[in-house]
Amino acid sequence: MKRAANAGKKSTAPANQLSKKESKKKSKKKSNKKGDKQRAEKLRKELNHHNHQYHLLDDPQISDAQYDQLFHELIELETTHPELKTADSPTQRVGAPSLEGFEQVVHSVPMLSLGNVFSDDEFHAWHERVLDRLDLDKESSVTFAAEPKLDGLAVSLRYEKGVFVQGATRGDGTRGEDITTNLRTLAMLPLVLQSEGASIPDMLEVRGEVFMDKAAFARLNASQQKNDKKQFANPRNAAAGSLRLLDSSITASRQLSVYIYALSDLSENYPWPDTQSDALALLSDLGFPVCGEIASCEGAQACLDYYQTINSRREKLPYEIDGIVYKVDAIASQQTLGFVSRAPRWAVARKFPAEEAVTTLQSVEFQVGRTGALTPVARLEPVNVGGVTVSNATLHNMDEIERKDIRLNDVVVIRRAGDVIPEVVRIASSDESQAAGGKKKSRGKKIVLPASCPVCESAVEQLSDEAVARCTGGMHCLAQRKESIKHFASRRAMDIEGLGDKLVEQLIDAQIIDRVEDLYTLEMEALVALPRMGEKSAANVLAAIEKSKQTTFARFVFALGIREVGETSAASLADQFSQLDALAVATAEELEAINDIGPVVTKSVIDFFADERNRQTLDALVAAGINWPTVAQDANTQTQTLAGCTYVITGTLSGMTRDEAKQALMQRGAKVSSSVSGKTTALIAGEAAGSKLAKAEKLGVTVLDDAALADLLSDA
DNA sequence: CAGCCTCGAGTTCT
DNA sequence: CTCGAGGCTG
Repeated sequence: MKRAANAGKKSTAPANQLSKKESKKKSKKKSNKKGDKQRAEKLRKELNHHNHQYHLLDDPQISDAQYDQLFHELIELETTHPELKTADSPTQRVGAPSLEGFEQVVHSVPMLSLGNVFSDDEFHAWHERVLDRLDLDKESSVTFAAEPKLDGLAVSLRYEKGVFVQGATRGDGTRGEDITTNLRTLAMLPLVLQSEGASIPDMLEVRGEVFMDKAAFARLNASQQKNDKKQFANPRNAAAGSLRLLDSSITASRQLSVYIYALSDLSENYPWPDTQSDALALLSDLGFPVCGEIASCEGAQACLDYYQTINSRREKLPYEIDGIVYKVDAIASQQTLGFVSRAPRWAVARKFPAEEAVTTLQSVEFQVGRTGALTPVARLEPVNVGGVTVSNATLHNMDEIERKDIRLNDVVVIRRAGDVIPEVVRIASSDESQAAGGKKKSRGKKIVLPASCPVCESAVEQLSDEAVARCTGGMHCLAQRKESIKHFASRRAMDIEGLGDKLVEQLIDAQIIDRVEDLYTLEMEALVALPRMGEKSAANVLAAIEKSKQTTFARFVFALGIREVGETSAASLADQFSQLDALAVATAEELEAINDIGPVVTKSVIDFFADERNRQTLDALVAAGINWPTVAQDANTQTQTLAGCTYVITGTLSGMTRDEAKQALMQRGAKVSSSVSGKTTALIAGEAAGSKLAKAEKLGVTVLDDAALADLLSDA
């Protein structure tokens, strides 16, 4: 058989090298019988060959039992003669457990993320930008390599002289974790490369997606349930969990799959393929598993057609996918296009619409926020949407409920907006409702806005021109008091570490505190009396409260929770007045003169300081010793290199948090805003940038990555 | 006065 | 992240 002969020839060289090296090391010990060594080599060759036949070509030539017999013979040989073990041995697919976590690996070529498009229009916009940058007119037809975007984990695999030597997770794109041992257990992953046509490169690195197919996922969850273990929410989580196990024999039992989708690095003397399609053909020839759905699309329309085709077959595919990836096929064009931030300009992911689910609206509760806003929240029959169980969803306000005509006990369609926050989309059609097991029956009761606050029973008022209804109880309302204290302690306000939602609720319920100023007279004994609060945690909380006394005026103003005054307005106010006394007596004219402060905000500020109870709070806080530097530290002020620039920050930056980046930019005179518009100087996009990146690209706003940000900041 | 640019406020689950 | 609404600009 041609393939067998080939396979044997190709895999012999590296296998020999390794075993020679190993036997040299152990040469002091009793020498191996030559026969054992040859037998082990032969077994390895055969097993690797049969593996390939079975998993990749789907053409087994021996029975499973025969395979097992050969496999066990090899294990036995290797156990009695450990020096015969080689890295490419099939027995290493079930590797020895590594004890202490995973080593870090720096990727020789960074693992990038992908831009997303969510509609045909967005795809066309991306396509036009590609043509534009390639200096082609709008009618030109570019070839794209299209493939389903598997919902799994990206890995990087390195082969030296045809032998798999290292596999790593994506991590932050620059460095990942070494999961070589676990990857060896994947039956589809070739440990040794073989080829009919091409020669084997000295070194190559490929990228692929490790995933768990639907059947394996179902089996795994069934067995988890049987053994009273935790179920996995979705195949991706299951795959991720399985790859990060320290005991790779468990990984082996999880039946993970892998498809290779890109060539990322190649020894210098080896010719690079001209196109992505050629690269995949080469990889497939070398023995890598490649997804069978991959297609070549000429022009934009073919791409959209491919999307529809795959989408219609999505349910029937044996694995979960969350979209389609398009890559400009010609490598030369890819190089012309280059990268924005951490994503290639020459590739994009077309995401499927957010997954929807049908469930029943059991009841509606009205939550009371810090400002008294009553928000209707839907209590739902728990349902799995895109891998998480959702049981609550916001209904925003009464207008929303009426517009969607939602009533109690309705069967509703929900989805996770932006794949995060659950929302009720609409009432399910009768078809959808029946498919979900709902019975056809008369409509339930309408949802009505309560006349009084569900917490404090004060009157609820809704101004005719506003969407939100509010409890009028003010600080008499327990809910508003709780929320205002949570706000005061929150990270962006007074930043009292350890004083979270839970603790605030406990303190108020136990009537230990009532208003924010009471935090500063808290005593150890009172704290320790709370459940699950020892002396140690209590001391930590007290220390955090003490520490919070040293703050900035802007934080303090924000922490007060004045209606309409958020972080930005608080900073403007603090800037303008710098002293509490001055702010407290500010006139309407003075306030309105400040940028972005108009009549509405002005009224809120004046009302706040006019309130007798608020003045008491302020006095108490000052008396407790809350203080801030009175003069802005001019000494620290950087040169205003970025004056007049407006930046928006999104995604996860490496090396600094978004907050730190914001501070650094503002110190240099830049404005940092929260939404991208035509006026934005540049968007600073870290990892996993979402809709803002898409908007910036649409508006033609410059996109910078965190390396460019570092340049910006160093150019002082 | 309309339309754009921002900010504020509220929300879910791991 | 998204919606609603305040504030500014043309």
